[in-house]
Amino acid sequence: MSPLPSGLLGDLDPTSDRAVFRQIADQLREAIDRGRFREGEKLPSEAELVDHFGVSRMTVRNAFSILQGEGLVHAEHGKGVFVRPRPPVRRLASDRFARRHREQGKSAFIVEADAAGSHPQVDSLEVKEEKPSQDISARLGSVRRVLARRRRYLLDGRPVEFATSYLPLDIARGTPIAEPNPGPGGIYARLEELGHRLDHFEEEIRARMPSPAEVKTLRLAPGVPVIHLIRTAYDTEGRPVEVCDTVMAADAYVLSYHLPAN
Amino acid sequence: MSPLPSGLLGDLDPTSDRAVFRQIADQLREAIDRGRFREGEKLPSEAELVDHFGVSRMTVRNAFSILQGEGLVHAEHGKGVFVRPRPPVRRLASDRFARRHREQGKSAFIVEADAAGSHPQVDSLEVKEEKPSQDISARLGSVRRVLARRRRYLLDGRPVEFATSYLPLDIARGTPIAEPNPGPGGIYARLEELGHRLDHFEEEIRARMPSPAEVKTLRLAPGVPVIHLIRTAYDTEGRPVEVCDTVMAADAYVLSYHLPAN
DNA sequence: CTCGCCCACTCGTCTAGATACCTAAAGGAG
DNA sequence: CTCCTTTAGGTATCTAGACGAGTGGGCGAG
Repeated sequence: MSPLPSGLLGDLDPTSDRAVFRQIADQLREAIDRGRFREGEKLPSEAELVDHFGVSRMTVRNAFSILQGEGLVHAEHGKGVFVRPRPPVRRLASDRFARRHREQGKSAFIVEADAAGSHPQVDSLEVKEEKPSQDISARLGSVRRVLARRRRYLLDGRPVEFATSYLPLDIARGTPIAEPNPGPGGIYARLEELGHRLDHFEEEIRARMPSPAEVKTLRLAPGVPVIHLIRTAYDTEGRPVEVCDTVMAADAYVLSYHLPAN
Repeated sequence: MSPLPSGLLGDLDPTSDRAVFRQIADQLREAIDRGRFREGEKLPSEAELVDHFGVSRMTVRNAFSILQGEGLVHAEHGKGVFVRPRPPVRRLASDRFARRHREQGKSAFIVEADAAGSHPQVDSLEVKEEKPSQDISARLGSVRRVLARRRRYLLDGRPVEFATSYLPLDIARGTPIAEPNPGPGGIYARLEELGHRLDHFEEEIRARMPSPAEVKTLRLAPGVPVIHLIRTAYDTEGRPVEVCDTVMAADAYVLSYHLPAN
C-alpha cells in the first residue's frame, strides 16, 4: 500500500483537547470543502489513514462515521469511501397550482422535469378508500373515510418525493379522481369540473430527519433531511376539498413563495 | 447493577442477517415510539444493555450512535442516554410581514412569543457595513457594499433562529435602519417611511443539515436539520430593498403559507 | 481469446479490554 | 450547616485484532 501524498492531509495535534477522531474528520471535511477531493472522488482508505495518522482503525472509522452522518461522504463496501455528489435541485414555485398552469394534458411534474432536461417518472401509484388519521380527518372537517391517492416521483431514476392526496369520499367516489389516471390537469382540474371551484391553498412546512421507512422509500442517504409539506385545498365556499401530504428529499428541493406586502 | 425489567426489550435474532447493533437500535427505537420510554426518560445504561443482550460494549454504543444520529436520543456524559424531548414549535404565518402587523412598538418576534407564553430574547446584535457575498449581491441587484444586520432569536433561553438582513447602503446608511434598534415596526416600517413602499416578498426555503458553526450558534442537537430561508423584499418599483438570510432550528418551526388558486 | 478462480484490497461487524473524564450522592472536615 | 473529598456508576475515547463479505484485477486452464 502506497503512503498518502504528503501535504494532502496534515498532522494531529496531540496537545488539543479535541478528540482524535474529530480532528481527523475535521481535516477530511476541510480538504473536501477546499476541493482537494472532488465530488465522487475516492478518499484515502481506512488502512492508509491508519498509517498516516498512526491511530487504530476504529478511530479512523469513527471519523468517517461523522462525515457520513453529515452526508458529506458515503462508503461503498469493497470499494472505498467517496465524496458524495450534490444532486441537482428542483425548484417549486408558489404559483405551481395556479389555474393557468393546469391546461396541459401532462402533470405539472412531468412537464417541468421534461423542460429541465431530466427524465421524470411516477410510480407506486395506489388509489384506495381508507380511514384517515386523526390529523387528516381534522383538516378535512372530521370526515370518517377518505379516498387516498399515493404516488412516488422520481427524477432520472432517483426518488425525490412521496405524496398522498386525501379527498372526502362524497366528493371523490365514482369520479375520475378515483381512477389511477385522473386525466389532463390532474385532480384539481377534475375537482373544478365537479363544481368545487378552488379558492386557495394552505401549506404547512416542516423539516426533520426521515423515518427508516422514508429512508427506504426515497432511498435517502444518511444525513439528508426531508421536507414535510401538508397542503390543504379550499373551495370558494371555504370547504377543505383535499389534503396533500408530501415528503420530499430535502437535498432535491428549493421551495419558493410569493408573499404580498399588505 | 440490577438487570433490565423483563419484557421491556426483547431478544436478538441470531439467524437474522441484520447486524446486531442495528437490531438493538431497532428495539430501542420501537420501545421509544411505543412510549415505553417517555420524553426525557433515561434509557438503560450501556452496561445494562451489554448484560441484557450479551454483546460487547462497542456494539451497544453503535446502536446508540444510530439513535443519536436520528436525533431520537441524546447522551449526557456521566449521566446516561435520554429520550430527546420534542420542543414546542413556533408557527410562522405567511402574513407575518403584512403591513397591518407592523403597528406595535415591539418586534413581531417578541409580540408573538409573549402571546404564546414563552420568554423571548434577541441577542448577538451586530450592525455593520460590509462586502456582500456574490449571492446576496446578485439578489440586491449587484450592489458592492451593504448594511448587514445580524441577530439571534431565543425562546426560553434556547436559540431557535439566526438571521442576517442585508440592505443596499444607499438606502440604509445614516438612517435609523443603521441603528441597533431601528424603532417600532422594525426596518420594514423604516423602509416605508423612507419612501420605499413595500410591494411583495419572495421567500426561498431549503432544508439541510447544519454546518458545525450553525450547530454551535443554535446549540443544535445532533440529528436536527435547519431550515434555511432567504427572503427578498421588493418595493413598488420592483427594486429589491432587503435580503434576509435566516437559519432556523427545524425542530422549532412550522412555516405556513397561503396560496391563491388563480 | 475467454472464462473462471484466486487473491489483494476494501469496508462491515464484533470482541475485549484500557484510560479518561463527568455526575451525583454520601460522608467527613471545618 | 456548609464545603470538600471520596466513590460508584455513567459515558467518551482509543487500541489491537479477528472474521465476514463485496469488488476488481491478474492469471492460468481450456
